[in-house]
Amino acid sequence: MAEEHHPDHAPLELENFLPYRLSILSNAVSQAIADDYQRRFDLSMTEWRVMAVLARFDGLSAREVAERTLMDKVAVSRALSKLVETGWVTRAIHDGDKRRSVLGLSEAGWAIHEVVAPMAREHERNLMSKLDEEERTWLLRILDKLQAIEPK
Amino acid sequence: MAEEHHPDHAPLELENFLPYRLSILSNAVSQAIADDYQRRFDLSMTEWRVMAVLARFDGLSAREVAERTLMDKVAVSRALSKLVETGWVTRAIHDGDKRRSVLGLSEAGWAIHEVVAPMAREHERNLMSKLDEEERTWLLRILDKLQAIEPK
DNA sequence: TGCAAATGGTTTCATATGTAACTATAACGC
DNA sequence: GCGTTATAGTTACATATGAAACCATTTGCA
Repeated sequence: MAEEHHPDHAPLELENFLPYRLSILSNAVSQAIADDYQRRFDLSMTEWRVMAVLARFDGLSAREVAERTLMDKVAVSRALSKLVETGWVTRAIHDGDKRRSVLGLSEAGWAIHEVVAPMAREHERNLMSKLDEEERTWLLRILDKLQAIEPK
Repeated sequence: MAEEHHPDHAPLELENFLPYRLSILSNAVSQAIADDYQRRFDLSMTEWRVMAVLARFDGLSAREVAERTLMDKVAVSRALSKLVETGWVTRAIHDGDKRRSVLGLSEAGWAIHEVVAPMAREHERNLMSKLDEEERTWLLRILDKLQAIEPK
């Protein structure tokens, strides 16, 4: 019954259309951060996400990285081949299963992480600072609810 | 002073990192809708956005479409050339300025719009229905605040 | 065992996207 | 008027992305 003033056949107002708004906001935020580490380390967003996951979970396989980042395995494979080549990620073969790789950050990889993680957090803090405490709380709660559904 | 339990150098928890969460949510939502009209009309997201804007504002130029959709002019140009070819958008030349095009939906374009706009709204409603009234209000308010800043 | 099916990962190919260069026209300054 | 600069839009190129085919290995099971 909501939205009587928006008959279904009327032209869509993009700027009030929630999915569109989310998309614009999300792209602006992520891109701002990515531009930052891209410029400084020539690191793509997918590559950074792989590194972030490996910083938390050492020894994952590529498939597990894909699961945790919600990226597809091809993207992960490509990111890894670049990260291994630049020497930020180490890759060994699982003993007991020669298909599986065993991944981790190298020393150099950790050094990058030490710079990028705070930078990312700073962007996040900056974004959150536009909201007051009450809004922040609601936002997190709302995200929880929406995300509980969507990732079917 | 927030987030003391997240020292800056600690590994980033992607699943609690706001930009990442926004990105995942936004992609899931937009993709679900796009899959829908893509399958039925072989319409890409950029193409649909162009059509949605032309449904509201008849006679825009390509540049104006780009402004309103926040897409870059190349993307718009490509979308338009396909839409004009399929006959869903009409393109004339502005009299008085031969560089400028004058765009609008064709009959067939309107027919597509009549199907896709309600479908999009239905997805949006469905998403919003996961929230209660209070949460919906906060969400819109929060988006307003965040968007007032980001699109620098 | 041994062979079909499943799994981890990479490669290939087709498509999408962004940046820069380009074309045509219009606006501006003298 | 006329050369310079700006603007609308397209094209070209380089890179990113996704789907499907592929290879190697492992698992399931007769």
